[in-house]
Amino acid sequence: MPRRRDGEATRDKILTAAAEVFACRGYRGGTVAEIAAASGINGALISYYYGGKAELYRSAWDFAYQRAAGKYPVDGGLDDAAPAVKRLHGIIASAIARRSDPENRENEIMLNELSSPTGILDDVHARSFADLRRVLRKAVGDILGSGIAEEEQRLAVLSIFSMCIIPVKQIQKLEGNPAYVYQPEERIRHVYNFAMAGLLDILTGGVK
Amino acid sequence: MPRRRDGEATRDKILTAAAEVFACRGYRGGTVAEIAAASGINGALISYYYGGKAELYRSAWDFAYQRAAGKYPVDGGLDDAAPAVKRLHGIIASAIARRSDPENRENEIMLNELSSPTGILDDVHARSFADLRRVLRKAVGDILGSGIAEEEQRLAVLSIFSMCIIPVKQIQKLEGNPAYVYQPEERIRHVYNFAMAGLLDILTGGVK
DNA sequence: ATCTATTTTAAATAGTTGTTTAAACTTTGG
DNA sequence: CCAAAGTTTAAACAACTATTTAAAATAGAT
Repeated sequence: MPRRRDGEATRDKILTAAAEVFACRGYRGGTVAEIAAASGINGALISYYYGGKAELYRSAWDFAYQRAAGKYPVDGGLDDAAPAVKRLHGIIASAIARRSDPENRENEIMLNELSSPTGILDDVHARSFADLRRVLRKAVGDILGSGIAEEEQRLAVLSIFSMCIIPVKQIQKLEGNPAYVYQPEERIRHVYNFAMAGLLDILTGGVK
Repeated sequence: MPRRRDGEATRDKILTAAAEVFACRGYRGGTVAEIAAASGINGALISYYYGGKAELYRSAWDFAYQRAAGKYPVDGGLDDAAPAVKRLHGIIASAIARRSDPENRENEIMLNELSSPTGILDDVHARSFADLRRVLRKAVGDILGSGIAEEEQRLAVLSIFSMCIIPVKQIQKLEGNPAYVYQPEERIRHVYNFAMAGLLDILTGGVK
């Protein structure tokens, strides 16, 4: 047992600041000096506690990911026994809520990794996206059934997936109108209806 | 008139390499040394021709943007006189084709700007996204009519928008299956049908 | 109160970055 | 062929980066 344990508080401060800085500036853009300033600690402590910037990045992502995954389960909290349409709703609701949470830095870090991968998270960062696609694939498959071509099912999953992961906040920042903000609940309802209409259209052979 | 004009070829080589490097590594991650190596020129020429890295970045984006906007017009090549559903199809087709073109670096640069803005393109980089949303807003508005609430129309535009701009290539790179690739034509057809089904669902009051 | 493991600090370090400099080289009009 | 405008190069430069080092400070058990 360690004689002192005030280092734990320091580790947490670093982790929180690092997640925020890396989310905003990316891995290469976020400096250890900036993280040190944001957390009010000496930069040397980053090497002391985390060995280096790369390992801190990895820890910060894991920190953000664990928190988000616990708060917003990718399956929406419904198991495989639930009806497929209920599952689909749960998945969409959880995904959108997860990406609407202003305290969740996981989204922004993932977006950075997507646009310019660092290689540091190569073994893990696909998880967040892959998990969502997997459960979506299952729910959509159960709704459409085996009568619909694999290709069409893939496309449907991709479309619903894209509505779930779009970074609304960042896109809205580009627009001139910051007054308007999307209400997550409204958007969940809309995306679910939109998706169900699309799936139903596929099932009934499309608009002729 | 300049006595020599072989500098123009050098400028082009730099611009092409810069667009590629910035697209893959982002502004902060892409070094002038890397751009110099990729274009086979001396790094000092970047300062000589473009004044510095920031101005080169701006030029590279403009280079990529102009090319993409010319090749894939945001309105799909149809003017306001065309029927709204035809326009919607044209917009979707052009947007997806634009983002499926492997030679087009504009997408990746925009994605980087979205996730960690540099401030260098603040006055222009919203254009690409904003243009797409504007024409989508018009087409969706004409299809739904004034009987549908503004909020609902916004949500529909956002959903269609998200299906158009999702970075398929990057996401697929994360997946374990690189064998499968989406055919742009198939995806255009699917997204159009999916979108139309969603809009129709809104028009008819939704699935009761 | 003292001792010691632990934590924090300031300074030094080595490497990388973008940029400047000054000289060498090349094209091209005369 | 000449000369000058334009182009390219290698080296030097200053600023910034992450990391290491060694000393100082601190908390907490004895």
